[in-house]
Amino acid sequence: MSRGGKRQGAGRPKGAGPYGEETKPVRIPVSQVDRVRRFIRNREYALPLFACRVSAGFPSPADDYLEGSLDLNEHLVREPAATFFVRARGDSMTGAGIHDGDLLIVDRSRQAKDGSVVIASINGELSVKRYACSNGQARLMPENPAYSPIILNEGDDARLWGVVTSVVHRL
Amino acid sequence: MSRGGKRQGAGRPKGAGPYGEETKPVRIPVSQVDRVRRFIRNREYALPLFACRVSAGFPSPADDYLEGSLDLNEHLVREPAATFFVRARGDSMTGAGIHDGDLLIVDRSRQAKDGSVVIASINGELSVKRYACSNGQARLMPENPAYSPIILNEGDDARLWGVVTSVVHRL
DNA sequence: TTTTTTGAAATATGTAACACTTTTCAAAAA
DNA sequence: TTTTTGAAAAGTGTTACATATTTCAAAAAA
Repeated sequence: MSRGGKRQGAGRPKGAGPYGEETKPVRIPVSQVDRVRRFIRNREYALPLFACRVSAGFPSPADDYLEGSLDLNEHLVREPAATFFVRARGDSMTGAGIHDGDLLIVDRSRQAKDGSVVIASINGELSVKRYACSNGQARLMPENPAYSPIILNEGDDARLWGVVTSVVHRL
Repeated sequence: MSRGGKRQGAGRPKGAGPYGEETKPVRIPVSQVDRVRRFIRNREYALPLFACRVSAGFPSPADDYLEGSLDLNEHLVREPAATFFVRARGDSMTGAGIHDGDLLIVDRSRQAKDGSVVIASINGELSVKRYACSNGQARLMPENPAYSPIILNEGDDARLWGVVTSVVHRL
């Protein structure tokens, strides 16, 4: 027996899927499918960034206080292929805002400038130093009085591995 | 004229695409297509994390020094739907590793515990404070001697907006 | 009349299929 | 021996389709 027939407003409404939006097929490398699905499904990583010191109520996404939306990966990693992470040990770089256990984001493609914080290997040991360059002389400055600056000469067993672009401190 | 015919080894080799891997179509919400394409194409955000203080040469992905790979979004944001960013202003929280201009990652779904760093609105002004809870009394402690602790009473114009889980300090 | 059941309608979704592009290499031509 | 050529094999974006899900008015039941 027939129930109904053509009628307006029947059927599943548009945008009733989990995304509330139309979808389209995109080719994804098989190994990345799960990560992309997580990225899409569970996660919305373009999160709101608010300007601080608001005087009125709490800023909501509809507010003018919204500075924009931010994706941490895109914000903090300019060259993914040349970027790696290391965890800092010790308190010798607190002057640069680096504390014990902090995660350092290191870009190997960036050129160290005077004042850059860099990852350097000195005598085979990796460490964080501030790079100083003046009077044609390059030095590695620990921000710890217990150590003295290291002057870089040709042939030294010292090498810069990358520039620290950001420090992530967990509370 | 015919050139060739069936022969082994002819044709484009498998895995010769930009991903070096097979792909398959996955449905993506139209508004996210571009972000996903960037995520897939240009970017590989699961970046290597190295253990510091290596004694030998520079750690490479093949090394034992590799602690694992890390995605900043997944690592730093547990509840994307409840997370937002604010930028810190002023130097009143350096004791907690928060410096002027730092990006704060705030989770609204997390319960403030004694010692948590929280975002609170006090008299309509948003600020960062350390939450203290003892003897059944809750207080907001600025890490700045110029301000005094705020004791939270019922009916106060003070509200906790979320717990600061991480601080991102750019160099 | 009111409530419950039902199935056609409309959309969502994963994937096969396609049209087209790109790459490769052995055979043909030079 | 070197260069040209085109069929073969695989990559890629999109359409198409089979199936699943959701909705609601009409039919049936109470």
